[in-house]
Amino acid sequence: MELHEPDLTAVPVTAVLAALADDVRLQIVRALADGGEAACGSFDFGVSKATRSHHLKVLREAGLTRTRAAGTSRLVRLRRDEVDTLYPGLLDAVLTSRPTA
Amino acid sequence: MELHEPDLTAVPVTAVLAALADDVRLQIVRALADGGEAACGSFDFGVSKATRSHHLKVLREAGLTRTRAAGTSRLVRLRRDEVDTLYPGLLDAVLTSRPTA
DNA sequence: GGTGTTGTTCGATCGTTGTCGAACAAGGGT
DNA sequence: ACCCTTGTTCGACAACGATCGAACAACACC
Repeated sequence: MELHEPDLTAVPVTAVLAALADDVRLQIVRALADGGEAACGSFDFGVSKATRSHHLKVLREAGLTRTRAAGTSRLVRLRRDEVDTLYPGLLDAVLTSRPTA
Repeated sequence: MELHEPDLTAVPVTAVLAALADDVRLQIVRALADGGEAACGSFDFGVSKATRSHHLKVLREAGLTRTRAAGTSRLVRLRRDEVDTLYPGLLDAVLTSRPTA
């Protein structure tokens, strides 16, 4: 399986913002904010696994996450350093905002 | 005319991000980044005035801009301080990104 | 009052996207 | 080999949103 993980600089800002402008995806990003890895299945936010897979794809193709295979699972992690370098303050601003605002 | 300018804290983060996740609106925000006021008509980015009015409404209702009447015109300005207080780094991150990325 | 300028609103269209179930693929375990 | 778990992909559907032209409203100015 080809994992499409673009260079962040190649992703339009609007695409990055659009990727973050969704409740489910924001919850995923929040869950990854500690820098750790998590399996796709660990993000159970009341959506089907098809939908979850879709959201993870959006985040990945926006250059926000990296994914690696581990057995039958896939481990996802936030590309925190790269995002912070290109958009300093963006993740902090989004992550420190109270959930379900 | 009732101008709907919500308290920023009452706007979901996703709505703020969604408001910024559009090329036309991002151009508007960039044009207002210097802190000045501008008439709606000054944002001529190749869209009709109906579309422009729609985008300004989205920005206003996301709590990102304020609008005041001035004759037949309406002057728009960015709510920079408030946004920076609630989402420090967000506007900077977005505004310093190279346009047409 | 009439005309022109500036914006907003309405209705319609059309592409995008969030959502699901079902089918499929790849591994691990017994 | 078989099955179960984990994800992805494929249609389909519904909701949303960007866009436009046209109609309307508010104001200024002559």
